[in-house]
Amino acid sequence: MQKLLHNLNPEQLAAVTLPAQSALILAGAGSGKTRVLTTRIAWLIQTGQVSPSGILAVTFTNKAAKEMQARLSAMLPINTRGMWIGTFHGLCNRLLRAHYRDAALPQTFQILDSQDQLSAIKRLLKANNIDDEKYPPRNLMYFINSAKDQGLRAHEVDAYDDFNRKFVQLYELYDQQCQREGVVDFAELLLRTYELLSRNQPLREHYQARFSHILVDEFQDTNDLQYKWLKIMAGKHSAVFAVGDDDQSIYAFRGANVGNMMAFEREFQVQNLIKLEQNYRSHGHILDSANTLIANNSKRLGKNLRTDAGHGEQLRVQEASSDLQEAQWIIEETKSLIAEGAARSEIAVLYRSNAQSRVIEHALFSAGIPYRVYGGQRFFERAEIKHAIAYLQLMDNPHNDSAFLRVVNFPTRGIGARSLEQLQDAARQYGISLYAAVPYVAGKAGSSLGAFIKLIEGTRFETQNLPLQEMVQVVLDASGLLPHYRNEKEGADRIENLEQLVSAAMLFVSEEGFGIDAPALVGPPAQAVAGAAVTTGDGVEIIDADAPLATIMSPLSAFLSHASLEAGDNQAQAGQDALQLMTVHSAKGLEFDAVFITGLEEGLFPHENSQQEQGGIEEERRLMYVAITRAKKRLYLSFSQTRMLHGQTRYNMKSRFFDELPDEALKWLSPRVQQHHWSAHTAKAAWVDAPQAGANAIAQKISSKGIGWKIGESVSHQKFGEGVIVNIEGGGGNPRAHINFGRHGMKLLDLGVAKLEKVARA
DNA sequence: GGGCGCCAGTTTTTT
DNA sequence: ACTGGCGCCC
Repeated sequence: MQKLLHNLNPEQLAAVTLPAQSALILAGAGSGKTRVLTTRIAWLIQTGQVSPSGILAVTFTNKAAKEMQARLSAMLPINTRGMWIGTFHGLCNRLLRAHYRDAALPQTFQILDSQDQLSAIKRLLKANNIDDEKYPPRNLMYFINSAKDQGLRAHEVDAYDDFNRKFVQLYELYDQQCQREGVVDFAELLLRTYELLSRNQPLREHYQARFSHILVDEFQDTNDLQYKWLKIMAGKHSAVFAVGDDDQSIYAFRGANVGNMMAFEREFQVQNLIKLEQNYRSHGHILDSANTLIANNSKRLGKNLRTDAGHGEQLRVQEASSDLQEAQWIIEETKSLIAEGAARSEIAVLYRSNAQSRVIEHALFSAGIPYRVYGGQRFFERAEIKHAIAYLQLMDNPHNDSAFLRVVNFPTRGIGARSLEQLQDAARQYGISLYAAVPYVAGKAGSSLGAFIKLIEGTRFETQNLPLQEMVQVVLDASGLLPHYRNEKEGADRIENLEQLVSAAMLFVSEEGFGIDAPALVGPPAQAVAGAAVTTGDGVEIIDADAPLATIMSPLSAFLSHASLEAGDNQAQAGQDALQLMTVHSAKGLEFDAVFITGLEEGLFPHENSQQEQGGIEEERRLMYVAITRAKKRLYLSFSQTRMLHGQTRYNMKSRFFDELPDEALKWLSPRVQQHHWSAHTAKAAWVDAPQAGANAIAQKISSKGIGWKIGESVSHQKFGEGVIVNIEGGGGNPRAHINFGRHGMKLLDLGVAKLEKVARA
């Protein structure tokens, strides 16, 4: 016990040892949040207040769940794999597998990832002759997901006009289609579980009684449905330990509702609100900057980080003349950091949007500095892997039409659009799946489709006694995938990936406790399930969805869930010591000795689209707060006068966030550049990219006449503040300039009338 | 059925 | 500037 609690600061200790009541822990960046969460679990178990089976710990990402499990294993002499620690979706999957009948799902229901969901929606629109120009599939998908994320079924959605009524109707049809096919999307996993518990009293009471302690990580990221889910899981008596940071709420765009923190405080009668404000990560100037910046937000729960680390270095600010020069500057600074002995993996380059990485990557590549970009394509999202998975899905659940369509003619086997149309007509007519409709298709189409069915069923028969990894190997060959890619010139990488799928299957069965000999298609023996049966007070027998997975599903079903729920590494391969490149969003939760925050310009960061959104600027500010608090020792901030975006040169102003940082924490590396001389790059860009060369000729003439305004120049206006001249038009007596005033927008001002001043440069 | 060419879109992302 | 998706043509 002593050992468990030693080295906790007073707030952390208080949080860990709170009585069994609901509590809200406001955990600032770098305040030891994960440590508190895991130590709390360990403490509850070690003091005998709860057994491991009485704990439910929920996270958002698999990575966080794994880390929690690993840390807990290190603290306690128990096997944590059987514990209910997981993501919302992973835990729902487990519950729905165990209670598939009560949830009205087939035992082998399959999970659609976002790609699958979109293609399912496109298929739905086609089947119903809906104009996808008028009702774009992506918009419909967003509509359906946000309804589900609020816990709303189609009939519960308010439709206030014809357009929305159509969406509601399509939502309803979409759910019917999913049900027919035996598939669920991500949001459905949660909604279905929520509905299962709200309708099934014995089940609800069973789990409510079982989980006396529920712990939630990153609570500020919960959406409305997740909050409802937690409420129903908790019931009246469970203690919910919610850990979060309202200042790091950066996912409103995908439905996260920070308001859940306030609602939680109220609805769970939180007596214990503990703030973890001691920061163990960043030096003083970095922390001061973060605090000063975030103080500009209203509607905060209120929190101020402090450190014992001393001021440390100032933040180094660089104004670049172009995005290319910004990249070059990053190279120079990186080189000197490395020369000072910094590890490349301890240096991160952050940007607001992915498009910004290209220029930086290019520069790093030329300079021969190894780097790693986060956010690439993930293993289970690769086309060849999705194809292989589709064959496996058909063997487990032939009514998955998405899987059917993906591979029915891949590799090509003479089944064209014509045949598929016939098949789809038949399926529609009888209200059955494509697979089931094959016997209704006559002629040549019917026979080639029949051959496909034979392929699936033959492979299923052939592999029925084989363990998963061997089944996968057989499927790769029998499906023709491996032969296909062997014949392809650029197929080598794909073959390598497919072979990795076999290893992934092998690893999966051994890690999840299936045993490497267990037949892939065979579910748990009846006794094993019966062994987990629980009888409630009402005498209702309930099969408890207890871990491990092997007790509730077959290796194949489990592996297919795993493929959907855990798409694999989102980051480039680890290994070599490399510079870390990522968006600010993906940097959340990480820390580095040195951090570059790049592209700090109005329109980019804060992003222009956030201007229109309710609370958008505050979210951008929280994003900036997240970015700043990633740095331990050194922080670089940069912005550029010009930037290539969507094939056009943009002239941005420096970000308003600079005005929100404490002067004493900033060290300006570049005296702001005198713009009276055009740098070669700027001049060239302006000439080449201007809509009409004439405008520039005029601008040139005007300036040569002594009026002196030039494109790219910074000016100041009494009302609009600082701006950048983006273009000049109309020579003669009436020259006018397009000026980007950042947050005040683009203005067209008459240069003869407007009172503009040149911005004095240091 | 595959390949080429045009057009639209282009903030952030996990499950 | 680039990409991905779709449609048309061979």
